[in-house]
Amino acid sequence: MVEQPLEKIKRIEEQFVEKIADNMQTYGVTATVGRVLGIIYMNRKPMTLDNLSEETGMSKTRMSQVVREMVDFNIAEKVFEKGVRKDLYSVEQDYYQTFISLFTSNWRKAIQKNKIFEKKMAAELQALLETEALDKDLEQKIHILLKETKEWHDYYQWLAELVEFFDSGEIFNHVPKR
Amino acid sequence: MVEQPLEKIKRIEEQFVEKIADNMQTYGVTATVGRVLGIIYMNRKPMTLDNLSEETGMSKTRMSQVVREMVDFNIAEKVFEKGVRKDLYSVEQDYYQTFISLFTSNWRKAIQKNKIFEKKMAAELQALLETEALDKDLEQKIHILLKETKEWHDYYQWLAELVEFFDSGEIFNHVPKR
DNA sequence: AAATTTGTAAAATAAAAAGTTTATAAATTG
DNA sequence: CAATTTATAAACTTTTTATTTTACAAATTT
Repeated sequence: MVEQPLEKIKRIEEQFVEKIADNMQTYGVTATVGRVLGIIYMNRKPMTLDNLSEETGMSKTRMSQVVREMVDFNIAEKVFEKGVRKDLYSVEQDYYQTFISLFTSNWRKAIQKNKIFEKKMAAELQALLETEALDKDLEQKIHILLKETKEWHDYYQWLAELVEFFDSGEIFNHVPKR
Repeated sequence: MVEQPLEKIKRIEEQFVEKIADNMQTYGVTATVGRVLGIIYMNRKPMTLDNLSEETGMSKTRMSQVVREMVDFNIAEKVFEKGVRKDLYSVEQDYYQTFISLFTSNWRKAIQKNKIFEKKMAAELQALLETEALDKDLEQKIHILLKETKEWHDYYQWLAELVEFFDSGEIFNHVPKR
């Protein structure tokens, strides 16, 4: 029995979706997030949790979790359509913007956590330097760690600027869209 | 019992290492890779698998696996020291370079896989278009997917250029090191 | 207001990833 | 060249993460 063209097209679409899912690890999210992204993308129209559950063969609860994650990452949004009671979700259609959303979400999270850490370390080291009677060797060690903290801070500052460089679209002035 | 300064310094160093480990997920590698990176970094001198096993409390086999991964990612290298029989590993000391190495390794891998995929899809679609007797609607669908493949290709082309932009250091001309 | 639908916590289970143990080959030493 | 050390594959175990099931509250319909 020869495969019908329509079947074949469907299979090709599925392969696209699977490839997106497969790549998603690199973007910092799970394959399932990628799969759902791909499914809604290929569908060209917003979808409900039930639709997604149907398409993926996963539970509706899981779809709820995945979709929430996607909204957090700014790659999906809830849309309203009059007469439709269920929640509808659409996804970012632009590849470049999807890259940027995931890149910036991930790094912003990391940068945020580091700000807190940085401050704590600098304070602990400063306190240690001031309160105790230290021999030269120990004092030296503390100064090295303080310098390390400074370098760390500068690097995370750079990362923050890098995130801005992407988020603002400035990157496209230097690596132009194709 | 009051904590001795030396103990405290050691504890602070450990906190640095733990923070590196913690962040590493964002860089696309496991926490253990981050931990080992941090330990060698803080040590300022190359270390052996036995050293690392000792420091992490993990098996030597695991250290072997981790170190290999790090070498693959270009963030560690085997170094020779005369008179030392065991393998010695040193790590990249520059934060910026470490970022770039991990960023480029991860994306290059993804880009590579996509090149193969892309070609396959384009060929399948082209074949489908040529061999079968298709109605207008189906033909339309295929053309849409071919366009999709083209956009996909362009986007991955852009990613490849982005990787180059980082790897060449060009990025620092626009987001300067701090 | 009773019955149904919808979305999502919380707890339980399944699947995947990380890590260890055992075994072995290659290199080194006495 | 036998004995020891080193690194790592292969098989197994543990831990973590992903997913499902159960349960329930809020919204909607009848």
